[in-house]
Amino acid sequence: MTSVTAPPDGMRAHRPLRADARRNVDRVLRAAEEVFATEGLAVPIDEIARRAGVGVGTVYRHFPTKQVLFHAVVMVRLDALVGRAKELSRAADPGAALFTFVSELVDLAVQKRDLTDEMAQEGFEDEVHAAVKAELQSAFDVLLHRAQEAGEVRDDICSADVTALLMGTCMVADRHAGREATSRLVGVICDGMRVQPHP
Amino acid sequence: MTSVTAPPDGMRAHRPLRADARRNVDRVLRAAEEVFATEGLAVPIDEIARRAGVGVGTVYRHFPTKQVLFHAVVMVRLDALVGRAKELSRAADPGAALFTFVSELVDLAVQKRDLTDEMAQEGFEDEVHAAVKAELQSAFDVLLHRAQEAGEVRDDICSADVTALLMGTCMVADRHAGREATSRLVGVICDGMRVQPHP
DNA sequence: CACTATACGGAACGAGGGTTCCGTATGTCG
DNA sequence: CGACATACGGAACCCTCGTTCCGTATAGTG
Repeated sequence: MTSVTAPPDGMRAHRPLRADARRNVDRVLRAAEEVFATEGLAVPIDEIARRAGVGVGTVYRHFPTKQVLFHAVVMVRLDALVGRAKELSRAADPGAALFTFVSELVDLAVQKRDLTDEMAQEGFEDEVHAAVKAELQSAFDVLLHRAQEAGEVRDDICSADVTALLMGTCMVADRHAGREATSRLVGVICDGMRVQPHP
Repeated sequence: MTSVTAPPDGMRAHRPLRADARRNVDRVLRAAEEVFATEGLAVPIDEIARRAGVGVGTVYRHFPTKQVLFHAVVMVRLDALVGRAKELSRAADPGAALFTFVSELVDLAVQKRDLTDEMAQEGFEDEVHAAVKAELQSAFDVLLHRAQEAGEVRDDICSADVTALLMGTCMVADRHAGREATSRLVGVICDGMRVQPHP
């Protein structure tokens, strides 16, 4: 039954959330942000609810699925990365710009494990999510192409290759604790991407 | 109760398996080999039993744990790798030897997913297993050190670094179908490991 | 062929984790 | 202050998967 004053069926705008609800959404997001960062997607929803000081039911009221909550958290990070990539694609030295981005990405992924899980994940895309990933992809493409045109990166690799190398490094980076070790790995990969002296 | 002819308690040698048992051990191993290769450790035991044409109980009679079965399968592959590493460590060109090994390892890991899962796994070691891994580790160390002494590989990386890079590549290689793409990845990593022109 | 130690199959159990349900509590509005 | 829509908590449900148990079947032996 629809009340006489209700907006047209199926497209009524949500009325503002009740105060406690708004507070809880916030708590859940905060907790999820923290926990996904340190544990990755593997953390149980119950743990997030517990840390948020909230019941599981409440989490599910606001985020219909674990994936949705996860995406909500990761999206923020992806957006920041898109921004950074665009910023760097205006830098003077295209080679350095690419390598900087790569290095920062890996560092970030070590601190925010969810990023790695996100990269590893295939499918599961709603429109918004797919859009952000596409945007990141193309911002990254620009970075790579500029570096290649500047003759700083070999031409025989595509952005999927670099993405794959990065994914691999991220997956491995957190287990092999140590900022030093990780930066050595990134160093090897970046050097490998440079134009080689005698092919 | 021990029979009068039984060997001393607690260390009696198993008498030969019944014919059907021997046949089933074999079937299980074959099925596990196949399935672990294509699906990795993630495959359920039930699936292995089904493919072997056997009940789960039978699998567990011969392999007390999924891990044990997994190790039984992977050990064969690790042994082969140890052999190959030792063989290559006698090769004329130490750089080429290392790169050949790396490339073959990744190729193998793409075809036998269990290898990647094995590398990623930490702990879970019985003695035999730990011994084989240590042997592989040290055979690989030799390969790396020889390449470094020959001035073909940079000195500022250790075998843990290389192992990590390989793990990452293996983890990523099977998703990004394509022998070509994979060999490009390996190419980048190997080039990155070479002594760099102007550090 | 009969007898028994071995082995077999697969139902059942337990743990982990995502999702749902519903009785209760509480913000909001008249 | 009531009334009621909205929200809450967390027990319960379901599904997957490793592992165990036990009644039944059969290889090996005299």
